[in-house]
Amino acid sequence: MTPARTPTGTAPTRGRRPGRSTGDDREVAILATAERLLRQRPFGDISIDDLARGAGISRPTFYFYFPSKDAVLLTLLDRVTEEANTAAGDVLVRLAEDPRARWRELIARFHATFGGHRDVVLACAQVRGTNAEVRRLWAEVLERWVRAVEAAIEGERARGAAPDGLPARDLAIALNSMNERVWYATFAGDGPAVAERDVVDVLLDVWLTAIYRTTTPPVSPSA
Amino acid sequence: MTPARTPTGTAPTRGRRPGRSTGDDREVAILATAERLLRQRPFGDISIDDLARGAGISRPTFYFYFPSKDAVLLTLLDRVTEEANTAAGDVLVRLAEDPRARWRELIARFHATFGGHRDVVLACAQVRGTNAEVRRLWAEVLERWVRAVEAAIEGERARGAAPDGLPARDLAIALNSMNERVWYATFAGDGPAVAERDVVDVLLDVWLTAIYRTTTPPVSPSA
DNA sequence: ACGCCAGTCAACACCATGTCGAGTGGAATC
DNA sequence: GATTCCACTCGACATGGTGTTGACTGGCGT
Repeated sequence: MTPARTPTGTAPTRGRRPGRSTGDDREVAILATAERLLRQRPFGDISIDDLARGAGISRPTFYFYFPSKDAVLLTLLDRVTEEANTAAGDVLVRLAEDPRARWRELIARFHATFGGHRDVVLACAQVRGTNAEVRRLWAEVLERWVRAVEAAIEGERARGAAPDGLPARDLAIALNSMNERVWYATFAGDGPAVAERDVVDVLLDVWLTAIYRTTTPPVSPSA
Repeated sequence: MTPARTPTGTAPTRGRRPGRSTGDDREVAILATAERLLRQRPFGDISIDDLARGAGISRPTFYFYFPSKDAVLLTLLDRVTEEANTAAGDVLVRLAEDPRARWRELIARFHATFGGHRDVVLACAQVRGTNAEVRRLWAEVLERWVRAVEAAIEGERARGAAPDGLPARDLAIALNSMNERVWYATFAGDGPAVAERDVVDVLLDVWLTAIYRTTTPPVSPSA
């Protein structure tokens, strides 16, 4: 049903149809409007007309820049996940130096990134249920992190710092899932939630005990 | 904006306006239709007209029985959470007998209940983003379980089976959150997920290590 | 001086939700 | 056995959001 997007050979920019030109600022105006409105009310309560008017254009013109409301959110999400990936950096490759500190750094950086864009993250969590595209992108992103953590766990087991146990992938999925849900509750503030001040340490504790069976994993090889 | 519901003093039955009579079967027909359709397509793709026609009534008549589409789902959710609470039973009070077995029983029972109604659970997860009522009910239910787990953890610490550590409530929140998200992924099958066959044992492992620092907690008091 | 095309929008078609008001039929009451 | 009442029903309408169409504009290259 959806017409084939990105007709010419440009990268899938998600937003605007290919060949750019003057109206570049309109596109950023829409994105900025979306971020601003998301700070005020939930995504579902924002209409395309709101976004268009906020960017100083009419509703039909909006469709010139984005194929749908969800596409705007998707673009926003892209930015956030990219920022998160950058923030995470190569922390996991230097795990052996000081496992506890490194894991904490990883979790804290994600926390900072998501916390800094909580409105976007929350909105994505909300539409994930209804939008297959968001679901797909998020799944991709998660998969990447799961793989990184899986590899790190296997590394720690190989150097004798962590005991064998669950398949590393399953453990990585469970821990990443926990973080996602706990952050969601903390940022959204609905239902039982960990206080924002404590959330990093709470998550860290569960990660360490699940991976190492202790909250003070060994720094140097021990096996 | 929403008019005060349940005008006369009946319990908040969520569905039908008070004073029941013949049309009782229509109400169950709507609920049955909802469950049937949820097995075929996502909640968002089911219109009120679909529910009405499925139950053999017209759309306006639907509103005689339920104030909205979401209210139908809410009724379905009520049933499931009630079933889950029953299934959980008093497992946690007999923890000391055999902690590992009891915790596993708890997780396995929830798994069975949710798995048996995965369509309803999935639908709820999807509308939680957009419907405050569902969010509230789910928060309530979660809070109840969090409290139960929190108390159990404190009990295990008191009898010397579990070491001190994170505030019991924070730990309970994190673990319950993890379960919710992991089950969601497993049942929905989107994104990285633990195989359904393994999910109970994976979750159990993280619970035990987080609570006891070991997967084989002591049966009798040890302190 | 002209054609092209990125950019723009009024007007329209569509669909789902929710409401209103006019029914209808069976049980209780007179 | 007529009458009233009310649970229950639905046709028709109002509303509000989405997505599309087709015509228009203005700058830029030829």
